[in-house]
Amino acid sequence: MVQKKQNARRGGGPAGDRGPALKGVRRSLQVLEYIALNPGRATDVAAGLNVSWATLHRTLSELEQGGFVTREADTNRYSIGARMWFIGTAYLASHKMLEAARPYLDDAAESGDYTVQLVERSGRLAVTLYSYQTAGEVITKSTYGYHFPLHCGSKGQVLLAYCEAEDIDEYLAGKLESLTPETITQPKALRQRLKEIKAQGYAQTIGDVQQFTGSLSAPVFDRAHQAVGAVCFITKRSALRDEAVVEAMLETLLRTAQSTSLALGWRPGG
Amino acid sequence: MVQKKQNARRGGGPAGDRGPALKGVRRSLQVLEYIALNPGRATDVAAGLNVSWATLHRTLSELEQGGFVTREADTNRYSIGARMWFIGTAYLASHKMLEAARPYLDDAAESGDYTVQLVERSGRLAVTLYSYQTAGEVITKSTYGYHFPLHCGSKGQVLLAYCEAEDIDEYLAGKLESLTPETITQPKALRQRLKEIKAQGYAQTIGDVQQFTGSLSAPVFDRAHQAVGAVCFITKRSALRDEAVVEAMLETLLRTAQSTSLALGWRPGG
DNA sequence: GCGCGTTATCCGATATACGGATACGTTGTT
DNA sequence: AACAACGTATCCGTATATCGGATAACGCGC
Repeated sequence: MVQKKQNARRGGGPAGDRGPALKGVRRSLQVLEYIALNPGRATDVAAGLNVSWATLHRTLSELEQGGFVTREADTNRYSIGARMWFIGTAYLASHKMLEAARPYLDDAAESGDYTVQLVERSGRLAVTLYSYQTAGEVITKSTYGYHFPLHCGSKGQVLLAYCEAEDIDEYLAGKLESLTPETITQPKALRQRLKEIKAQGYAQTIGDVQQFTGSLSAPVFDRAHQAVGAVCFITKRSALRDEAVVEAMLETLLRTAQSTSLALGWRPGG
Repeated sequence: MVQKKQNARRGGGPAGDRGPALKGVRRSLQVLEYIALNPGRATDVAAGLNVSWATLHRTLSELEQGGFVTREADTNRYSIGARMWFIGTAYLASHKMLEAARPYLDDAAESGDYTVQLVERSGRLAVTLYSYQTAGEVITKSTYGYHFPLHCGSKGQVLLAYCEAEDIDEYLAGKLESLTPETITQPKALRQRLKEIKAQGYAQTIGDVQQFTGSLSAPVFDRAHQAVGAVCFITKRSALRDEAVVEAMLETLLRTAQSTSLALGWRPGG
């Protein structure tokens, strides 16, 4: 009865791949993430993930039935569903950094005419945890749902600058797309910038995410002196030409970031 | 080797249950949702979902490895992970109602000292899509990550009031928990309220979500005259005692909601 | 009307996930 | 401190749920 069971570490290879896992689960979440990044037709997803059509169809049907993805009735295009938003928001409810930062972000938002964000790293992207948009001044793409690669914008660069060296290497080895003509995409130039950023303790970029905006960002540390996030101020490009404005923003920025770090248990010094 | 394969529509029963589905996928998402609602220890999740421990362990491990849930290192408590937030936010990026509402919400936020929200229904809950918090006036629990049952608060009640009759029946048949002593939990009383709300076109509640706050909400309609969401203003309980304040809020509220409806293609009448 | 691109469903074989049992680690209690 | 009790991790045979090729329906443009 008990045949060989060839499962255990298929002989030969140095056990590169750990045997089978929860395949369906993994795939379904890959599908979700793929759709989050590029909503579209079922076949495109199948192609993008190299999954047989039949399998993908089953997966999508299941996800749709649960309300995790939505299918536009007429065009058959899929996008993320409401239930996912519901689950995702739960992330914020138990987020220590956000909780620690909120009062300071509030203060900062009041003290100037710019968008205030708290961001953190997730994979190759900088994701926005919270965004205080000063009403009346709508800066597109600076809210939830828009996430940018780490090499773009001051927020991403700050997060990247304080990563482990090997993390940086790995990141720079990947594709560095450019969002505007001003995006830095040369690994070498980026390394230089990251070094500067770490030396001065904050980052400033202009027009490398959107042509008409610029931003300042500073890192937030936890008690283990790990950079766990960043505070970011975004404003119109023109505003950053005024030295005095920049200086005022910078002061508030650094104060905000440091207050948050302190609230997280970080203490100055080695 | 090939035994009968009794799978195909096991004879006898009138096919009450449609055969097996993507079991693992469904379970893993149930687990995610469960953790979103009550983050905690693994065994509790297993108990709450009636899943064998071994299975749950595998599921959680897989989810954790992918960054979909996080495990607090020391206490072994699970909560939703960053990657879920990332996926969830993609929901907003392609949300027509939100896009339509945003400018009007901005205006509304500027015109008064209260929190402005856009909410929609998801299952038995009212979920917040966007929240403009007037800085300096922190009203706890009025942001993302906190979602309330439909029978609590003006926003939920509005959403519920405009549901199909059978949806309301189904909802009221479920458990109606009470968040404060002032929460209405009697189905009969609720039906009465819903009727009133639909008659006057908006809802007001005080202290039924949090003792010290109150809110006003109005529905948003799409081109098919379906209520697809609601605009909600939240403020301190005391502020709502002033007739003039309420009247001003109400005017802004109704204007905001209607503008959004119009932007979605809704037209008066018919 | 015809053909292409996309979506939906079938079905048998087999790899995959299930869950009881067992072993390990950690926390709280007398 | 030592025990007890609970929570967590892992093993393994078996049944079964999942895979994917093939085929059928669909819709759209020409």
